[in-house]
Amino acid sequence: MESKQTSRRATTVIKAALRDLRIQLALLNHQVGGKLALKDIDLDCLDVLAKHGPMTPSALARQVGLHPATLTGILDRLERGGWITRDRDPADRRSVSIRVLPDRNVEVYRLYRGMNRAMDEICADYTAAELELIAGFLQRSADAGRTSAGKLGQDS
Amino acid sequence: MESKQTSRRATTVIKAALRDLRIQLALLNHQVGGKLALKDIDLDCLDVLAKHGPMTPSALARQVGLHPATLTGILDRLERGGWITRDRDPADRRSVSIRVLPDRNVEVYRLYRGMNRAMDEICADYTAAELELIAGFLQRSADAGRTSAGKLGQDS
DNA sequence: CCATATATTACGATTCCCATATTATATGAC
DNA sequence: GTCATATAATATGGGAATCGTAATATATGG
Repeated sequence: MESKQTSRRATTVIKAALRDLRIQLALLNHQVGGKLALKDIDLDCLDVLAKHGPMTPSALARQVGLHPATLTGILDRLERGGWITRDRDPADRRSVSIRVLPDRNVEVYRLYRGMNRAMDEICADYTAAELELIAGFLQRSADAGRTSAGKLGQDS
Repeated sequence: MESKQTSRRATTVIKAALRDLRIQLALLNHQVGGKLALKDIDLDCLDVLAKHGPMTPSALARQVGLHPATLTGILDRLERGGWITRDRDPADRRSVSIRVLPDRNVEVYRLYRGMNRAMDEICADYTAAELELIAGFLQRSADAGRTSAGKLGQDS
């Protein structure tokens, strides 16, 4: 029974690969942002908004771990660039709903096209069952990241 | 033969999970940095240095997609905080070697401990063969990210 | 030895981030 | 209904970060 040791080794490799992946995706994000005159955090916000749908500045600030006042500046920048709109909620006129505008987002998509195709090629080498296994692993990892980040963000 | 369609669906899920994972890892990084009075990019630099070993400012600037002058400010900050040292290369006295100091890096490790354990738990649910499959996928994805980012960074 | 190239850093202008204060609106007690 | 309090977002100002350009130090080739 040496698969125990194999598992341990593979787990170590996975963690290292995950660290590398984080860096590479962050760098890719940075390069994409550079082409669009956007800061890294701007694209993060757009990504969260795209995934989550319209949300308020406070909620978004919590999601990305920033001070609300900081987000005001970011939203000003995104609004000026035509990336988002800010609409007051009629039900609670203190509240604002941030919505992503579709037009400019095709530019982001185009810049990510290279990575998108590379991922298609990688995935083509796996069976459907394997892909589902990987998908599950990635979702669980993302959730683990969410939980860990949440705990750290709690105090302060 | 409907596994074709299953594959297509799983690939889409993988891409979405990867986007989510990127955001969560970026946020985790941000929270860790907050505890240590470090900027996001500072931890990125430390990570690259830890992985790659000692390197010059120019090389590191290329790795993280920053202007060399920007890196000077980052290195000043890291040096002031006792995270790194800068040593002149005796062979080429224009060149500088950046080295990570081990002492403070245990603090980073401690802050990542929660995520580390969560990953152990996740990995415990897979066989050795499955873990190796996942490890390979992650490495290939990281490489794809590196290639894509490199292409975007080329022009400009 | 000199001209050119390279590695890093200094400097200055612009922009960003965030703590605090401010404005507008909602909610609950009475 | 009125007032006190709480909440959402933003304005403001100070300190810090980023980056283009210039400066400094060193290397290399003729």
